[in-house]
Amino acid sequence: MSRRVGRPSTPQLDRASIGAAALELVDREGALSMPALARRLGVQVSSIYHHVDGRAGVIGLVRDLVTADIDAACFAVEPWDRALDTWARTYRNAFAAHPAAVRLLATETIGGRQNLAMYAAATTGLLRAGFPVEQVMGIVVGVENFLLGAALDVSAPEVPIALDDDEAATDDLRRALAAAPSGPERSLQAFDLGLAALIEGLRALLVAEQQRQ
Amino acid sequence: MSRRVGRPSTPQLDRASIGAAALELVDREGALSMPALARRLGVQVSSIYHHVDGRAGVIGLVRDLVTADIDAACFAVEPWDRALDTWARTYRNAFAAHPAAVRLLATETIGGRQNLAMYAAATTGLLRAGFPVEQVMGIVVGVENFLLGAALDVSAPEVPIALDDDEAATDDLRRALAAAPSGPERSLQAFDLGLAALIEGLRALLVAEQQRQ
DNA sequence: ACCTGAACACCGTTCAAGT
DNA sequence: ACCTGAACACCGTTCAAGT
Repeated sequence: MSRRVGRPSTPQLDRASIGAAALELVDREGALSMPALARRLGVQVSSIYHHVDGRAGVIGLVRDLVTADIDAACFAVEPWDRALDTWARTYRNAFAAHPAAVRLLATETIGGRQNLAMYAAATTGLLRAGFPVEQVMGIVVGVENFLLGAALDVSAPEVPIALDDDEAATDDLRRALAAAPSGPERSLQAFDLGLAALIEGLRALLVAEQQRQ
Repeated sequence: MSRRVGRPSTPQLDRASIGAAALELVDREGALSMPALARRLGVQVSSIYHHVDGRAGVIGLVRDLVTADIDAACFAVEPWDRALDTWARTYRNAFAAHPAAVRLLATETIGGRQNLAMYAAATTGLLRAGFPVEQVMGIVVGVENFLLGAALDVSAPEVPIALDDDEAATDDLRRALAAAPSGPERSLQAFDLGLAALIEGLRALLVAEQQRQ
């Protein structure tokens, strides 16, 4: 029974298994740490550094896994407003499937160049629809701002309807809270309403733009 | 020169100075740690725990400071769409003034009961405008989702226009990036476009609702 | 190339001791 | 009540040593 040391004959680690283990860890524990990840992989912490650029690299792998199911290709085959809707819903679903991962990714998800393919697809779709070139990026990022906020909202704590002793709770707020859906429906309603309003507003913007010409 | 130990005759710390020092620290260093905060306050780390419930408590103080300038009272004096606009802009400005703090607060800002007064004001305004009770909370949260995403976007890295060697960068994307504003204007454009679309979409929703009656 | 184990500098929190 | 200083269990990263 000699201690295993030195390079193994067959590699024990690769980026795919590190990413998968990290996502499982985040889903299960709600947090990511290198020691916990190494434990789950049956390996020393320092081994991970041979395959990935530290914790940030691991988070990158998690991001790729979580965002893999986002459908932006729809912009090539659907009219822009329907494409925006399916893009948005797959975006939300992707993050809603991994609520804890959202917090890990939120602060570095938007605007990174990792989603170039997504931006490219959306850009093409909106340009073809007739939106002005100088506004297309703004529209895409503006919508994504909403999507990221909605993704964070999925795992937000529910506001209790009973706000008995709180001064700030007006009757109007109490009524609105009582009438609002609860559970998973709460964040879904906010998402649906916001998305519908955004698309409707963009439709109006497009009409106004086309009449100017 | 005896070592200062034991309770001081006059307290050296209070919640207000802790919060102010924490926000300064975040603004200057981009991160918050208890040791750095203690150093800045000229005090031992453990002293902070006598006034605040740990790191989470410090973050709460930072949140209160950052969000203090958000104007939700406008809902009481302006028509709903103008109120939504000023609420949104003061919201964005509040976070834009402390870009690093956004990352610290993003994962626990929305839906918390700390902003009850804000929710109350918005709720009253939207109810009076004629939005249906069961949708008012959803609308407020939906808009706030966008606002938080936009706040995160303020400090997002700029996508470089030069994407020479990248396969995913289509010509359409290159054109859109080249035509889009850069610098601080980039995130502001995304905010303006998204907010205008949201408000316009909600206007349409309200009209449809009023015609149903 | 790839894994180990030790080392380093950090972190948040607790708590007895002091006034 | 309020501050100290030490202690604890954690964390991310580096690096020489081994095959």
